[in-house]
Amino acid sequence: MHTIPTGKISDFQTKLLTWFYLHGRQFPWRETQLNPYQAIIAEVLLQRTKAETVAKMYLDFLYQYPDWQSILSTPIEQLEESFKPIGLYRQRASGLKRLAAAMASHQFELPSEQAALAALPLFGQYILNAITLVVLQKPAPLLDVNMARLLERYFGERKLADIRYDPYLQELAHIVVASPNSLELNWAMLDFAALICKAGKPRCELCMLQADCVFFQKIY
DNA sequence: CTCCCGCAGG
DNA sequence: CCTGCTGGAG
Repeated sequence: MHTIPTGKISDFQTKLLTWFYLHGRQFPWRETQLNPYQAIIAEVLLQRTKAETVAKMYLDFLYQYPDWQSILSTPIEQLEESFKPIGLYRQRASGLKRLAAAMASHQFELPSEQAALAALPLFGQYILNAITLVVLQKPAPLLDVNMARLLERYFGERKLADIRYDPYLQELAHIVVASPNSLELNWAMLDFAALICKAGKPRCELCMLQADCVFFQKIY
């Protein structure tokens, strides 16, 4: 990747954190320290689904399915019914079933090795980073389409179409969240991308980053 | 790269 | 009507 000035990154971090403490969103999965099961459920529910939509059923889902055993003992058809209101119900149900089975063979403990973690069902690029950040409490980027859009608008466009295989975006995201405030920085980027740096109609007039934003400089 | 899914918002 | 949403698997 081409070099990104250190000053531009620290300015980006500082402004986003300040914005987050004023305008960040509140969600039930952000309020308490989640155990691995709860964190995985949150990520499964959030895949390709608006956080506001998930917020309406997250606690109800955890109440009905409090642990891996409850997933194992529930017929797949019933699990699908629980997922139907938010879509992608067959993938979520089968994925969670397969992960629950894998967890059972690991005595319901998350593998400590990164490679073993990545080999688990459902553990793609995003969920692996999410668990590293939320459960293991180590810096890692929640690099979804929203964070990718924010990063490439501000720092410059990526080369590859798929964010999951773009080394420039991956490295940039890791650098930005390499901070003691990694969790808050991640949430700040997700919230800012969802509310201000939106996909369709970005609210550039409300943005405190426009002076150094590649996207803003290009269109204005 | 494509499909999966329903809902919210425009 | 159409677009986009804290992706993963085939």
